[in-house]
Amino acid sequence: MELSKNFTPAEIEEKWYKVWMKKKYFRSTPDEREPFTIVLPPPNVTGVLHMGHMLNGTIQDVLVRRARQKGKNACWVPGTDHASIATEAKVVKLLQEQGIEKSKLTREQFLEHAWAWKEKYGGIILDQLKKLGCSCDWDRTRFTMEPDLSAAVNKVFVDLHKKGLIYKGTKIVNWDPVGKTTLSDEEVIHKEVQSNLYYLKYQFVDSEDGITIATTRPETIMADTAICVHPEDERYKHLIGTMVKIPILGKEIPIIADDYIDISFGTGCLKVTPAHDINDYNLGLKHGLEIIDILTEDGKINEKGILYVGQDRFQARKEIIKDLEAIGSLEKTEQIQNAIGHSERTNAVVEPRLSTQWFVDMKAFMAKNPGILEDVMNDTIEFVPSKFKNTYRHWLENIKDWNISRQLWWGHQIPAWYSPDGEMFIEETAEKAWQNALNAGKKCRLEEMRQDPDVLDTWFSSWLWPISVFDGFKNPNNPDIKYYYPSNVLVTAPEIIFFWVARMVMAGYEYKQERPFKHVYFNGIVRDKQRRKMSKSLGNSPEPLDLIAKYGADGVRIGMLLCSPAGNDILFEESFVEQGRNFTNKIWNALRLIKGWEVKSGEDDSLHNVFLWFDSKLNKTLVEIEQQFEAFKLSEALMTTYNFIWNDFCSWYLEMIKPVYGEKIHQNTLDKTIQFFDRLMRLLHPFAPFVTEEIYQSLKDRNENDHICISLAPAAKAFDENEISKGEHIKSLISIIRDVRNKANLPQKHPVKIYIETNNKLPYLDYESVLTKMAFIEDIEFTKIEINNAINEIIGNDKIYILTGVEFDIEAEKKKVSEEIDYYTGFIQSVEIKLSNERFVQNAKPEILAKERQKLIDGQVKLQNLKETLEKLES
RNA sequence: GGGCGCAUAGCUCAGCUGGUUCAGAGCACCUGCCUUACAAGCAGGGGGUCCGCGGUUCGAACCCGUGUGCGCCCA
Repeated sequence: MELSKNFTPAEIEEKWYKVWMKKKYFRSTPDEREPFTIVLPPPNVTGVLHMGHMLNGTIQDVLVRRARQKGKNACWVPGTDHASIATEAKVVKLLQEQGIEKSKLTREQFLEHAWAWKEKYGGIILDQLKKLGCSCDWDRTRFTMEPDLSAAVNKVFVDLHKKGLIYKGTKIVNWDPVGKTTLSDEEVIHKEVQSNLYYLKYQFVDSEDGITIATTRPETIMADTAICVHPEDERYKHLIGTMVKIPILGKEIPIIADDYIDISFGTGCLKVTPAHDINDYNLGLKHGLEIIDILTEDGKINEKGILYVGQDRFQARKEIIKDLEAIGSLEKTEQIQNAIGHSERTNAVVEPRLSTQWFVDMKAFMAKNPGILEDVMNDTIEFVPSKFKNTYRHWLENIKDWNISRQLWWGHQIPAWYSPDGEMFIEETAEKAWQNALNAGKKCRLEEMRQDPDVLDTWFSSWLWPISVFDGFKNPNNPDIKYYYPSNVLVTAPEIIFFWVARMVMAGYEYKQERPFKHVYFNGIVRDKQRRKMSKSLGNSPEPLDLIAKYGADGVRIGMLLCSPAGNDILFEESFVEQGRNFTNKIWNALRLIKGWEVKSGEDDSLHNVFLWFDSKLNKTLVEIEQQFEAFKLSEALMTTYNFIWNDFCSWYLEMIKPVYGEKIHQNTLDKTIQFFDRLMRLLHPFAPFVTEEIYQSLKDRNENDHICISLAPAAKAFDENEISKGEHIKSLISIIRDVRNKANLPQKHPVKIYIETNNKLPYLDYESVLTKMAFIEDIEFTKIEINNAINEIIGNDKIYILTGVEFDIEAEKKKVSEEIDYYTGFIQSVEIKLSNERFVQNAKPEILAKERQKLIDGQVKLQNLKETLEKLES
């Protein structure tokens, strides 16, 4: 078989993914094994794969594949969420491009377009996850708006309403004038921006004088219903209760007092606009002020504004400033930094707006389910890394009611129906609501019942996801939910902690009386070198599928994971995935080496110790990696694996056993090597599924149902620490000899002679043939005396004399030895100081003390040796 | 304004409850090599006041206080 010089991932990735799918290796159904469950945080149905999804998907796949290889019944449930605002905005835009206005369509017509859009584009992101190698159980793919999941939403809404946890109320909410809908607090992104602070003079009713207020929103003065000052503010105390005129408009409003006012901000006078600011609204309520809403749903001045009617709020701001300046009301303009809320989905500046909406009473919800907070704090639900516990707690302790209604069509329409006379009936279906209406004495037909036009927040369905994907609402005792719930780990970005993590926990406790997952792994955010989040709109992100095409899915996975510890952002650059690609190529070439050997029967006794060393070190490393997995230190587990394969296996083991050119390899050596390689591939498989499968299949003939993705992870067997040290000792010697040549500018194969002064000849005898082969040593001898004109090296307690055969630079050698003497002299001194300190001897733990004493003895022996060497050199 | 977190090599990060010749890894960098597995590579090497200051301790990268600089969340 001829293998290409470089690994070419494209064709083998497609090939193996097809095989895995055909064999249904990712399919999971309940059985007697221990389950390992992950539900994919459902990506937005409008989404296409971005770098964040790649990292998130890689982590989940590593965990799932590892669990599968640990013999667990691994189940990764994929799906998408319907993303109310984002999808609706996309569909509206698409329709506009086709010359269709949403307002001209009925709800049903619009939804037809939306579903058509979803059918066409909604699965893209899931297909992209397949390219990354994700081993989801695709037969379980769910969508938040499919019938069963919609029924779950209705059931929960009705249930919470009956429990008194959902109510309808009128409040100031976050309004998105572009999406023309409300938003929850979590959907509002506060951004620091430069704003103008305008100082406006409001004239007193009965004099030419006036009072100056500072505002960033002059266009709302028509909605002012008071001016407010601090009751203790000496500047204005005497004015409380008097009237002023709104500039231009001329309407009279009172000056009121409240200690809410910050005396130091602006002029200490606040214009109060209860309809357009949450704080003003509260002031208005307290002081019984009129509420005048002068904005339309799309952010224009309405007829209640009287002036600038029909103008957009920002246009009106420009206009009114001109006019205020013209009449001398604008005293000055200052630049300030302030935080302005933007819609997460449309990026529109959010408008505080008084409106009637549906809310979840979060305080009551929390009071009912204290485990939501407690079980995270006591690690029943374990956060990785744990630092996010504080953020979680802070949010829950200051939680506000959750606005769940949206003025949109795409989504779950609120299951509230009104009889013709306006009475409300909340039921899971129209029929039930109608029945209730009839029972209540209403005389109407089913068609006359009118459903609430609003839909629910998308998160009102995705919080149910860990339960609903297993049909835990439809059929609470079905085998799936009993087997798979709670899931093992949720992998998500920290920015989703409130949307998803907290709310899934809430639903879990309310509806299953149990945590929805045991661990939450927070993956970092993928940023560019300037720390900006990578996004399509910024144009600072590589196209994920192009990266996969160029570097291979395995290369991308390795590259991203290597530098991404849990919770840390990753400052992405392409060289990361290049490193991953290089690694896959390295393994590929190890395969080429092995496949290229000609074999002869029998064993090579001289390699016996090499096998012992490698086997022991591998087993030791497996223990280490297992611990790293246990602690969710995935990037460290990968790094350990990477180093072991590249250094210990490729650079050392393979070089040790490699036959000299032209010679054949013993069957026994090849068999051992294939066994090791096989174990290593199974170890690496969760990180790099494709290349490991390819190599696994190439190493030996396998039957058609033997694939690495369902193989067991290599188990750590007992290992001999002594064999490891022997091997490591020999490695040090080889490196030292190479270095000697390097420093002397000698060719790498320049032969040398060595003399060894040691109390333990065993390692050298065991590895004699390896030593001669790898370090090109002509002759190895043991000695009890100092060797003249040799380069001196120390490894452990042994002295090595190296003869290169070229002229010996005695001065250089003297200098080197003197430097070492200096170092050890200082070292011994520091240990002596420590040991002569009575308090140290009294306080230190016995094992520490013993170690220090050993350090002293070892150091003294070395120093003595070095001194003898120097004397010899000088004589 | 309130809260949380971070600061270790040029970069990204390890460093468990203070204690080995403990300051470490990967990448980057430097030197020498196209040596029949791999130049997507091989061999070797240099590099750090562990952010500043003060304290606790026999002993501090690690604990405490404080200053500075960053980042995140919330209002």
